[in-house]
Amino acid sequence: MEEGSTRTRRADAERNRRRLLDAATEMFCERGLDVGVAEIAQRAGVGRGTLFRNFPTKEQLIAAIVVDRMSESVARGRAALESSDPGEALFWLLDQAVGLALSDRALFAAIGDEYLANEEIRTAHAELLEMLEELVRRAQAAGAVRDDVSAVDVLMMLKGVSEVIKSFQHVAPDAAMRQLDLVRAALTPRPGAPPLRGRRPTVDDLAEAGPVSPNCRPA
Amino acid sequence: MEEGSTRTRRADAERNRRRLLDAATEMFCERGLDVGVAEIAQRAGVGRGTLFRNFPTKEQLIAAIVVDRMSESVARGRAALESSDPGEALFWLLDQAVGLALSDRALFAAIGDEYLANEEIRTAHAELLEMLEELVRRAQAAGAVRDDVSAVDVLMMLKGVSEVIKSFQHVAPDAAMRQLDLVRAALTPRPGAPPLRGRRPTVDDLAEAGPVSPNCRPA
DNA sequence: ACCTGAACACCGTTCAAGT
DNA sequence: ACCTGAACACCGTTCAAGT
Repeated sequence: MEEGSTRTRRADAERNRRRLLDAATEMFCERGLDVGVAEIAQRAGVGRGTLFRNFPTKEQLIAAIVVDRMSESVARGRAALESSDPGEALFWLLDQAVGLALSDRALFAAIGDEYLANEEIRTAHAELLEMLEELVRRAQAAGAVRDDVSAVDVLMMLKGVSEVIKSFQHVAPDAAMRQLDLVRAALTPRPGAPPLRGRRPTVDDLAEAGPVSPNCRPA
Repeated sequence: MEEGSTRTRRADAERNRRRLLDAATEMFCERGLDVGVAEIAQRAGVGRGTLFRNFPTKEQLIAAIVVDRMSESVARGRAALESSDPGEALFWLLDQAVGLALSDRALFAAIGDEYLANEEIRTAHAELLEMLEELVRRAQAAGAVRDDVSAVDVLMMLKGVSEVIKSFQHVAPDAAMRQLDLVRAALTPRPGAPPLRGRRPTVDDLAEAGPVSPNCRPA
């Protein structure tokens, strides 16, 4: 019965973990990222210590939620890969992603900045990029997207729009739609347009992420 | 001599204020926004209490610095208004602004989100928008920018790029240049292109800012 | 094994006491 | 008038004691 008892134990622990994730997701959404861990633990019906047993740090609790959300996006994107119109598929995904950012504002606030240093988030990020790369490649083959952009360029535009609509909540979602239209205009091939400057950023460029250090303007 | 003595007092206080701002700017740049107020006060050579006499809150200290930076941008933009090529003037300003965001990352992190609720920042923001509006109008009159975008649309794109390069530090500044090229492509008029959806966001739409509340996805 | 909550460390903010 | 630093409140994190 040793295995059985272990499984029972695990079930308890697993249930606590889920409860914590659910409580945290809900409270972060309702009141932003600075709700206290004490309150989260209380809402989940466990002690503070249990929270820190599952997520050694508040940041890692947030990361776990963000990873969940990103996985959903990747799944949606993989589905879009089946589409017969790759251009529309790409722009549809961008719409979806921005919609997600609109509805989970607090969480997306966390993705930026230092959180990229987080191991789990980086893994999820890599998966997302891989999918996006394929989607962009097909859209380019179909002539719906200019050839000189890379998936990283597209991801940056997407993230830019996602971030900015957080700060312009009062004009969104109308403005978000317009920003997406502008992204589309930027990505649409145009004969005779000047090519993008610089080197196409690749996935590998991102791999060497590491924590971002603040910096100063030169004196 | 009462006035004289008051002025002497004020000079002391003013000097302390400047020292605090300088110390804070430097330390935020070097080590990010979470340096402690105690350390800032120490570096400025004053007591903690003096810091809070000048800036009732750490947030307001940050806001004061941000306002300084925004004023610089506005000044630059006003200068650009004199240019004989309004289109180039606009794109030049966007380049400058993104460069600023690149070199003062920590500070721009603060501009977003809740900080828009800050009174001083909103005033500076309004000035910036007024200037940008004039710049966009002239660029449109010169045929360098599509007619269906508003200054708010442009500001949002600018802010989007500024935000996103913070998170992609390792591919910047090359990627930043490319993002600016894409913004330019999006703004350049193109015959036969579909117009932007929705209503053109105006300055007044932003006026009713207020603190942003976090929100949830519908169940 | 896993859980709990008292205790700790840290940091923004206040305020009584100085000059 | 302005400054100072001890004291307070708050919150993330740890850990000895329970089951």
